[in-house]
Amino acid sequence: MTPAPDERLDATFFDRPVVEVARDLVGCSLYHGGVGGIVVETEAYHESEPACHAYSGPTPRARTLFREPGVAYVYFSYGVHSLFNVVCEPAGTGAAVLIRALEPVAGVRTMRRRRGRDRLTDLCSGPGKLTQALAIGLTHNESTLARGPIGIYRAHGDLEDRAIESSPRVGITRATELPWRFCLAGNGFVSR
DNA sequence: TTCGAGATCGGA
DNA sequence: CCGATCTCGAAT
Repeated sequence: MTPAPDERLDATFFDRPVVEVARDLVGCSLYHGGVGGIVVETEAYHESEPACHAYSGPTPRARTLFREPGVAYVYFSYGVHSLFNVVCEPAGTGAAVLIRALEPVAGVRTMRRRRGRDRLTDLCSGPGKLTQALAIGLTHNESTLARGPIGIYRAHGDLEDRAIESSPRVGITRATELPWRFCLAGNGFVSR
């Protein structure tokens, strides 16, 4: 079951500093239709640092990043995987949170079918895996999370600060010193 | 980033 | 021996 509509995050949530949003998204839920789970790993990207696609300005590829907060940014990586991000900060500023892993909650059979594997920890434990499990693709680029087919839903209770760990981002070659990756501590569904 | 193939490791 | 773990290349 998809969470209640009034729990859906809108532009207000995303119109804040991207690092703050990345931390606060841990514990929220990402759904596409009846399929989704709890966000357990995120990374922040900002136009001011060279690991961000927006670093070189609004090029054709990065154009979406400069749109209004709460818009989906989906791009194709390694010619194989779609990676799902949420645009943050005011329109005109290039910033986004990459969703890197989910703990599967709903539609697990569907996820297993789409992924072609059984183990729960293999379904959404990486940015390319979760888009496959949730059937998120390039067609969802620029969709509006507040009302489009893909939605993010508010976390239930407050998470203790210490339950969220920050560390350097993975899979990048520049600005590797920034601790802009956020994980739910001790959760077994984060990427490797 | 992800996957599978092939190599290697290590317990029994 | 068998599974678990690693390393490497390929997919655009």
